Amino acid sequence: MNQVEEAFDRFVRGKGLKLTSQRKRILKAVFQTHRHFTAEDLYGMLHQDRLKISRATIYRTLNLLEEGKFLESLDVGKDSKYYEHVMGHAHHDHMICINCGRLIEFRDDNIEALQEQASRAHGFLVTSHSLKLFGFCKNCRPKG
Amino acid sequence: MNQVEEAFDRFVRGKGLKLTSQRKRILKAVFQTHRHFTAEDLYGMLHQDRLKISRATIYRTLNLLEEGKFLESLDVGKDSKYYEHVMGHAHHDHMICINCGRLIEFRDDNIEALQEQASRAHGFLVTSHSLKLFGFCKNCRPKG
DNA sequence: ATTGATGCAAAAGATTTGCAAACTG
DNA sequence: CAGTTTGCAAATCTTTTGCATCAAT
Repeated sequence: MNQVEEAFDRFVRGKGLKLTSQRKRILKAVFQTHRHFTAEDLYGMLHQDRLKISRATIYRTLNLLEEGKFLESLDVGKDSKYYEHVMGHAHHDHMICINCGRLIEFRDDNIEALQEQASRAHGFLVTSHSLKLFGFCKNCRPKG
Repeated sequence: MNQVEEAFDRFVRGKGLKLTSQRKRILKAVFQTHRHFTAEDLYGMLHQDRLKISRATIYRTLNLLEEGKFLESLDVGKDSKYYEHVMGHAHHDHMICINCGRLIEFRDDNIEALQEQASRAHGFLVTSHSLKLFGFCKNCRPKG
């Protein structure tokens, strides 16, 4: 059992919940993928592996994983939420190509520091943040 | 007719569309409010003024207003979208209190500049962005 | 007169929920 | 065995859409 699985085990038990086979399978699938995915994507991935898990369980588990900070959700302007696993990964922000949908991850410590500073000026205590840059990626930008 | 109404008139006609009474009323309501609102809020506001406009028309007009950059939509993590009018207002970002839901607007030119810089480094051309800081506002933050 | 817009109700898409049956600790 | 969780289907919520009628140019 790896680090993430151990942490999940502790998290689940700590809440007085049970570690079911569905939860284990969902956790594994989520951390196996290195892409951003929707609940429906996950449903598809699991069923491709011949694992029949209901959408209800997927949604419930996704919420659980988000609550435990194993996952983070990301709104890219489309109808449904995108998820990405965060455990063991450094925080980052996103550039989102409005033409092809490509997601680019980036990180800038100076921006992070300035956010903190702006918050303090308003007496605000930041617990998390989301920065999204919308535009055209290298491949889609107008040439010239 | 004020500036915004004129601009809307030009925008609508420019697209070969018609300036209906519903569109005028919605525009007025949207710019009268200085709060963030959902489609449903707007529906309620209009009906309080005894103006019966269908939800379908509200949604259609909200999309039109967003397309014309009269409005901007904001996802605060809840189910439905929040809107705010932008015409004649400077760009700003938001702090969102996860306890009371309060929205605080702020602006930091240094952050904006760093975003541009980060984008260039990735060959990305930014057309718009969204920065949200989640946390506790002055009234809700744990004292100590 | 034309062409676009409205309102209604139905449809759609994502997510949640009630409940009986199945599983975990 | 008690208490959770699952799967199903039905329900919910927000937003979109088809269509007949109505209004703007």
